[in-house]
Amino acid sequence: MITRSPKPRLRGPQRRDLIIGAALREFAQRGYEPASMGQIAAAAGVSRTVLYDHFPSKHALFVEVLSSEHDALLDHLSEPIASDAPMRERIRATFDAFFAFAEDRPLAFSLLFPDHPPIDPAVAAEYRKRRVESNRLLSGLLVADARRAGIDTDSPVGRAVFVMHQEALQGATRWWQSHPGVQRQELVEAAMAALWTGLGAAER
Amino acid sequence: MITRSPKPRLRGPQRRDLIIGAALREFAQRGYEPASMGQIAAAAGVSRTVLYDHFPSKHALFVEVLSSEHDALLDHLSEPIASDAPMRERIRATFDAFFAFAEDRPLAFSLLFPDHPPIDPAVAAEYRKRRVESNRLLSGLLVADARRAGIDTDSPVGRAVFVMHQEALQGATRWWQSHPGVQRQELVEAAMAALWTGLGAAER
DNA sequence: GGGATAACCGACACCTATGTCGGATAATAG
DNA sequence: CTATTATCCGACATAGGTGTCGGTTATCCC
Repeated sequence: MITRSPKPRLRGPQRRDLIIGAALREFAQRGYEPASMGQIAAAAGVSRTVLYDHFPSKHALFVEVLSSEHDALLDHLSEPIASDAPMRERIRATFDAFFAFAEDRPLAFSLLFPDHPPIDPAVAAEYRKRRVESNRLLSGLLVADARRAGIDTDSPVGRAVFVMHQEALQGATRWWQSHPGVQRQELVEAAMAALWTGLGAAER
Repeated sequence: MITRSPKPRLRGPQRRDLIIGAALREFAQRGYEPASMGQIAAAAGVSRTVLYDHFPSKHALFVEVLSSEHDALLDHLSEPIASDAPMRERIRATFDAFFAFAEDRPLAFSLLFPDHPPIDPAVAAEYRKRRVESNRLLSGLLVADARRAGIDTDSPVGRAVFVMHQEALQGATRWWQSHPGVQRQELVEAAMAALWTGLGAAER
């Protein structure tokens, strides 16, 4: 009787891709420190030491995954920002694109904007490095619009406003991920109400 | 020769207070998991096992600290919210009170709104329990104002707006803690620009 | 002054990580 | 069919963490 229990061996690249996929799942759902190499290995259907045949360390594996997903985000956001639609629609389209990215690739979003940011300083530095890159992209969009809204982007006030916009969007998306019934359209509406219209509209 | 190197023994309550103070520092600056009982003990000038003479576990010590600081936050915020000033000034005063709390008690703020939220499920539950409590308080303030601003607080859109406001304020305060040169007044101005005026003011 | 009590601590047991090393074995090439 | 190579893994070393236990000793009360 020929039992098929011994699983076939994969070639290097295929196994590598499996590991990267499993690592994305684990890192995204648990965070850098809580995700263990053992869990990733198990999810990839392989023993723990095999990971070290493909990546020299947990850090290196994480950077591989992070880079790839971060590039995907920049690709996704560059279109609506480059548009020359009127300001209101351009802002709305950017909000929508951000939420759409989280909807299409929830794991990528959870990895890039984690519930539990990494504590390891070297890994935190990887995040910072890429965050300033994407911030430069977003600033390109917002600098002219902010000026029209009477905000000096170089002043502390302007920077604080920028931070608030980012945190609001990221936080709302994290909230969305635990409230799956909500439509993306509703999120966009909420973002416009909170950040475009403003509370002061009640008085006007 | 009488060497004073042997340190005097403290009575229970004094040592307990020292431990709580050290625990606040460590938990606030590092987060629950990264802060170790060893570091807390060293900061309290005592051996690690002494902590277990006063608290049955790391979890219990943390809950003690968290409860105390959370109560302080509620005390601090209840005044401006209860005010009957016009809406704009009441909102501004609440923003200011939140930032003032972070300015007066930075450790308390870092503990309550941590850079690295706890991963341990039991500790995360402690946060959730208290977060819903303070959310009820804030909702009391906002429900009438939100209605005037045309937001239904029971709808998904209304809840998302609420989340965005919270995340914006918390995120801005975390940013502020790493940019100490900024005045509180500027933070308040930024919060009003971002959440009261809104980006749409450029068109009006 | 002389217990009794409370404060304090060193050593231990246990757990879960990461990363290394040498060997076993399936897959492939000749 | 055989030899080589690439894939895979068990066992180990190391390093941190929490929590326990028993003993030591300063301090207080009578």
